[in-house]
Amino acid sequence: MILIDGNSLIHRAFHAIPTLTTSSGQHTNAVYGFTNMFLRLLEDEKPDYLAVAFDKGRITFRHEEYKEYKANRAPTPDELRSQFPLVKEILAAYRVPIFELDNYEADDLLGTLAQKAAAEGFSVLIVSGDQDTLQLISPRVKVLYTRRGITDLEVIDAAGVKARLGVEPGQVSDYKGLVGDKSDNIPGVPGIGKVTAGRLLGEFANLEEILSNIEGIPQKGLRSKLKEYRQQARLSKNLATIDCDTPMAIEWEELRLGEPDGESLAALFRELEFRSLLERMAPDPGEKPDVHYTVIESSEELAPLIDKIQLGGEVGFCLVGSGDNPRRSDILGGALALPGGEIYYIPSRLWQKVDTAPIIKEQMEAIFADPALGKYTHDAKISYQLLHRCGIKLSGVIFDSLVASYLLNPASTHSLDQIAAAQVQVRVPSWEDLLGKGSKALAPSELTESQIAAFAAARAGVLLRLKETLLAELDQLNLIPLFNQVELPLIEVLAAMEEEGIAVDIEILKKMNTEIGAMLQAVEGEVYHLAGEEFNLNSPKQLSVILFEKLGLPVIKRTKTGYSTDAEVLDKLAPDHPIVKLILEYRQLMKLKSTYIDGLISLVDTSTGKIHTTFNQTVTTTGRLSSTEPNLQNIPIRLELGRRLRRAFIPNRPGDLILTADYSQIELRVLAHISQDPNLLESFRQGQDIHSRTAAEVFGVPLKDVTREMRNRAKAVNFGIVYGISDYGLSRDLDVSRREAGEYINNYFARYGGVKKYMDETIATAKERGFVTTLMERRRYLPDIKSRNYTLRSFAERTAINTPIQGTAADIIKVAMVKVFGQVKERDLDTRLLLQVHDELIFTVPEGELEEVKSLVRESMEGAASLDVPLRVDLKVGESWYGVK
DNA sequence: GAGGTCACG
DNA sequence: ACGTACGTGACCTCT
Repeated sequence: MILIDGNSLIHRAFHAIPTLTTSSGQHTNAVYGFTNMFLRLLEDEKPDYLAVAFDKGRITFRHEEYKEYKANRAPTPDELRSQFPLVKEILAAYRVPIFELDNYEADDLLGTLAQKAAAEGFSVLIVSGDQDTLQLISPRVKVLYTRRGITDLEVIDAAGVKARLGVEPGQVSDYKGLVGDKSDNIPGVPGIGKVTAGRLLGEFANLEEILSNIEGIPQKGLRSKLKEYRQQARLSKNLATIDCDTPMAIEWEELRLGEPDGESLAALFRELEFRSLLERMAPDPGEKPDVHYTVIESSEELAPLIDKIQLGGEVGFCLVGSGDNPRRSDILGGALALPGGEIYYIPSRLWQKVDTAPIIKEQMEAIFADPALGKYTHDAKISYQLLHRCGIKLSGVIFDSLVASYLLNPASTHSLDQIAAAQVQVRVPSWEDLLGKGSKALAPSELTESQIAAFAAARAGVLLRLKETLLAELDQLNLIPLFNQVELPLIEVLAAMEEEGIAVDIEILKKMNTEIGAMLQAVEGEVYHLAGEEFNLNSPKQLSVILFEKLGLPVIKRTKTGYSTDAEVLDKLAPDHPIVKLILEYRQLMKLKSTYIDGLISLVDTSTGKIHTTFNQTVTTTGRLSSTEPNLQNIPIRLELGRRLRRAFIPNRPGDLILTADYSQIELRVLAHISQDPNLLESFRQGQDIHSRTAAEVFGVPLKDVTREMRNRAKAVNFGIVYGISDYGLSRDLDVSRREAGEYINNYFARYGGVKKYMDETIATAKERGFVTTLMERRRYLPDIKSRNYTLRSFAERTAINTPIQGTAADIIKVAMVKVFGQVKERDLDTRLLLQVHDELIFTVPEGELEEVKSLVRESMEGAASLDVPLRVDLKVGESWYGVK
């Protein structure tokens, strides 16, 4: 039988495990530590019976005797207090009885239980980090003592007590009577420590024996101390004595360990975001249950299956492509999971026939192209593209577990195996399980058919349950409209944009490469000449040696590992040595060459002459998209040399033009809307130049007297506001003193009180609720917002301010994309949406469609949300992305 | 794989 | 005294 001192263990866990919170900010380190420890006890000790005792309240019968008992204890911090009920819920889910009783401490309950259990013949192990419990040790009772943390454990028996305290278990309370206990505020006898107490209790059986033989004690000092503190010693002993006669009814059978309540436990672990524990609950990877599926061999077998699917009205599916780019991959196999639970597998040979056998294509279309047949999958964008490649249009996608999971918590990753383990405790194979990882990873085409079938079947099989739980959670967070009306329709838009790609004039890139290559060589040579030696200019470490050691330039800033040589530092060093400017120039040229010229050239699809980026819908924490391979959202524009790259991005067809449509000041307009600041609202309603207006307000001059310099500074202030301004950040950006930056901020807030109020209120509600939201209820959790670590907390506060602004702008442009895409399709235009760059959409437009498309795009974008200020879009047209005006 | 740097909104 | 602007991705070096 294991008897656990709940309070002791929870405290241990709290101090041993570093801060751990759920995404909503609930502290969980103590619960986590306790639960792990509990599970280890079950595994290591395999008890038949188990109970946990808790203190109840702070006041016990001991306080009647001595009101200072434990008076030195600091109050339980809130972070810990809130975890007690959670531990109790977990114990309830394990169906473990909890004992607690008014006026008694956990020790007393443990003592009573242990003594009675021993009398019944149980062999008892008490788990505690409280020294007092050592007095409970007997031939049948041992203590599992937590030495340090929660993993360093020691079983203590009578010999162990003797070794540790120098007394028998039965003398522990007498020992405490003499020595006292600082942690419980038990005084004992001043001047008596471990050694003296051990000697006295070696000679005498207990405290009373000692006290009645005081005169026989040879040391005079000790004798007088014992006389003087006789009563205090008795009191101390009483306080330290565990009451093994607590009034409590015990039914041993209730302590018998049974099966836990799996569902409650899983629900709790989910709520607490204990992913590892949830996964531990799911069967071991080795014992992944075999998913049963039926292989469809022919068109004849497909026919009745289609009838069945149509009857059910919906189906989950998982396609496996031959490589990692779905736009260049063939379908190697696909599993279909019916609502009834049956799973069917359509092998590669059938997919290959889609091109040649019209009947099979029709059958596939009956499933995938029917908008009335609801389909769900994980990462639908890939499926759109895989199916498009074999000429099948995907339609009727009603759910995507990847995107759903992202909306629930944009801060985490969302592989299907992770989601399945966390949401429904089902193990499904991951891509890594299937292919291996690192350099040894296989391509899907190297696998056997049955490997692919088992993989796809298992993944398809879990989708229905995921759809149900994820939709329920989305509903709870009011995310259904965002999911159904924006994110889900956006998947198809992104799939189409990626497939369309953007045409590139590779000759322009090559020409630039030659020019920049020559400039680079020249600059490089000059740098080596000025440095007096050759070195690797791309190595900040080697560059540091040259700049700061050889040339003796002052160190402006340090990095984690050495001296910083970034552009900000080099700008400051530029007047000190001619080499610095050249290094800056080198860096600029090198960046252009490696990332934007060589990098882009290598990613041009040689068959089409286009670049096809990948838009990721589920990585950013704010709701923005991101773009990879290549990232087309960071093509240079600020410096002319880099900007020229945009000349290489040209319309997709001869006779087309590039149209760009960017939202004007969307983030500040969003801020005006959500803060309802009168000044900001007025500026936008009157169509003023927002930075000039801000300059007029901040510098207290009439609008007409705002200088260029004032406007530039105000512009920086406006950016800062959106980022969650700090005087430090602004001072660095403007290169003015912190004090001056601070004054700008104060002036700003004096004139824009609504913005200040928004910031304060946003931070306050974020602290209260643990998250912030956007216009469309997109949510971001901020677990650090209550941190006592200044840096972490400040960061969370700035995030709390920035995310609703950046995220709402992201919501709006996503709505616009869906609208524009729908309009282009409805009007059967040849215009194509090519790129999105956060507040900007880029199209290829046939000249003849230009006027129609311009107004269509403007209306869709400006009407994507109705804010309390107008949304404005600037349209530009040109022969290339560079030439738009 | 981490760290530094730099391109974009 | 602390140590910071918000959100990304790619390339290079170094370990």
